Amino acid sequence: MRSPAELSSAFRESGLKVTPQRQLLFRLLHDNATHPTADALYASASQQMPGISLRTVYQTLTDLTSMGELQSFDFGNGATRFDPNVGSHHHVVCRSCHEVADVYVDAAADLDVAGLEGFTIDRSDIVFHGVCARCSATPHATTPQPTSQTNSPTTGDMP
Amino acid sequence: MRSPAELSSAFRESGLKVTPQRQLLFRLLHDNATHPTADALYASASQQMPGISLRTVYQTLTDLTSMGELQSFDFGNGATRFDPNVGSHHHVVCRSCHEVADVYVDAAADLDVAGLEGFTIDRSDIVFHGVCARCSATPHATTPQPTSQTNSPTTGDMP
DNA sequence: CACTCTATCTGCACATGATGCGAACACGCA
DNA sequence: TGCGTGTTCGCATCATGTGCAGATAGAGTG
Ligand SMILES: [Mn+2]
Ligand SMILES: [Mn+2]
Ligand SMILES: [Zn+2]
Ligand SMILES: [Zn+2]
Repeated sequence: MRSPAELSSAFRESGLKVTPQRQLLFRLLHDNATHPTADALYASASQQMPGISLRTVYQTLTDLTSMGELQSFDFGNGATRFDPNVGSHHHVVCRSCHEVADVYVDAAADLDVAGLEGFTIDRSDIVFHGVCARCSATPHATTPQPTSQTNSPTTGDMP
Repeated sequence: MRSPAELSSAFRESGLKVTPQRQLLFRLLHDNATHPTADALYASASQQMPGISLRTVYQTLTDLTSMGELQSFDFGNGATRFDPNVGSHHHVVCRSCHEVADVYVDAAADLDVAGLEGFTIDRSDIVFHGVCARCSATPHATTPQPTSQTNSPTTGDMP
């Protein structure tokens, strides 16, 4: 998604208003690679703006998504994840702490696919499920951290 | 998943009981390629067995899944989908009627992937999103049908 | 067949994520 | 400063699932 300043201009030019709540969410989402849930954003926002409504967070996320500034994903862990990275990419999800990281897949266009007869495809998502480095070390890790990229390139096989 | 007869034997041999409710669900799920939701199964089951509880349907689905007889998928349409096809395969989902069809992808193991550093992968799911043949013809189709495979091989590009 | 031990079924409460609604509020502009 | 419409917020409501406990009924045993 675009920068907070760019979004503010775009909003005003579209007749939409630039409220403090929206500006805060613009900042919280910009360059945010954690794929946060609405609730996580609400928690962060509440620290800087006590009294902000969860309803407003949902509303703003829905608006930004329909404007194409955000992507939303459901990885089956209960809550929708929002992603300011609207470029084409894929994801890996930790089965233990539910951390989500971006994955870039090359040459995916060459896949030999059977079963799409009759369908007009406009989007393809690949989701890798596994265990992150931190959870591998600490079997019972729970709290996901903002970001962290570690070593040990364990590229699992692709069924 | 295995046939109703095989499942009945397996259940009894494991000390589990073979109830009419379970037998009905065995039949409803066997060779079922529609990727039904718990609610859809409950609707079907209720016709043949009025009074069956939705709770029992959920319970049985959970049991069969943890026994490896079913796979469950969440395509982000609100309800979990259950799949008696436990072999390795992928899916295409209609954005309009939410119909789900199986997709078989070859050579997926050769993908050039960046971003999995630190993760130990044990499963990879590819989901194609698009519009099915029926919804392409009837712009406002709603009710998904059991199965149907049509022509016009529109293999969309893979981002 | 009758008995007994348990697994199972069912109804209801509860949890969670998300949306619908309307009155109070405030951004943006004259 | 005042106005009008878009926003915010709180609360009700919906949807999918799960926890719980008493009633029910498989399936061996005598
Ligand atoms: Mn991403
Ligand atoms: Mn399938
Ligand atoms: Zn983890
Ligand atoms: Zn369709």
